[in-house]
Amino acid sequence: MKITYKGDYALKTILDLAAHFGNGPVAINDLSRRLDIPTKFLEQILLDLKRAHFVESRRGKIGGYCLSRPPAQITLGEVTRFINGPVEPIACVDKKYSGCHDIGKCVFRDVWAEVNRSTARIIDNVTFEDLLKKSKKINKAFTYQI
Amino acid sequence: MKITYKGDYALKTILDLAAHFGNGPVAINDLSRRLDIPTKFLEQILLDLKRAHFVESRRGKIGGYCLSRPPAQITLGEVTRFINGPVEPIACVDKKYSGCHDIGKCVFRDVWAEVNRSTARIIDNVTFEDLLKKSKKINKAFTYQI
DNA sequence: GTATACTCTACTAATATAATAGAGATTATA
DNA sequence: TATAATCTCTATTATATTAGTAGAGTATAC
Ligand code: FES
Ligand code: FES
Repeated sequence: MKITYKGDYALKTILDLAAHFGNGPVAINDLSRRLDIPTKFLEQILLDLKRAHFVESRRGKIGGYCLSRPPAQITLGEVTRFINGPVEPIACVDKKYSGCHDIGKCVFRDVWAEVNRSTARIIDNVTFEDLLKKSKKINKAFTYQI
Repeated sequence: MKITYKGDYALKTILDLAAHFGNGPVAINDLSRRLDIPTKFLEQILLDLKRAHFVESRRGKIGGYCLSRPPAQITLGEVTRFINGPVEPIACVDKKYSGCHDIGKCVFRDVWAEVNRSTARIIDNVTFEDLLKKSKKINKAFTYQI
């Protein structure tokens, strides 16, 4: 698994929308400014996320984006896979891969499959509600420090 | 972690050299043919592996490559990291990453760090002796089937 | 001295990544 | 209804990475 800028941006965006869940749409410009993501790049990412039904949009004056589902029903794994593709380190874990003559005799495949499982176990069990709670806790701690 | 063709080839090459450990050098051409790796590409990979002291070489008529250390002392993790870089899914786990304003408040970083640890736990505990044993067992099983 | 095999540097084609550009469509509201 | 705000869509671009290829050079056994 490799998280690209696009993937990183998508996750931060979903988290921000999670924080505003239930409070009406959030404009791309607000997200872009708050998260420090190039506006035009974020536009594309949000369109992708919309096509995958992670978010919904509204056009016009009070337009913007909001989550399609409550934060508790969106996992880190889902979003990551959607933007950055499969979690496994090499394609042969899932499907055929021309790299190996005889996939049945390959001793590496099992190891990669184990990496796949162990990664999936982590990222598929973190919801955006979990992340939101954690985020609130951290920000509270910072407030107390000041 | 993402295993490229180069990484995949390197691992297969080390495994083949492990199988011939103690029996003198193996020529690039033999490796190339047996493992179905483009010869000139393999040349480069072997030079890389030599510079990292995974393998040693011998030139001339009975030249070729052999492992610098016994298979039990080379892990899958070492070779993978050398060819395909760090295991973590995003650079910020290790060092600074411009993606996040405030790395101290980032809620994703811990998750990526956990993915890093869990992956490392797997690949750093597999040696090429382990892989070799497994390979021999599989080939035996195939022989019995026939 | 020559065949065999490793060594080294440079080049290339294809793909992915991280944007940027600009015209178009929708909607609240004055 | 005009218009400002906002999302929508298609292209284009610069850079980096990947997966090779090419070819001249060096060492060694016989
Ligand atoms: S089948 Fe995937 S590395 Fe061998
Ligand atoms: S610090 Fe790495 S994703 Fe936030």
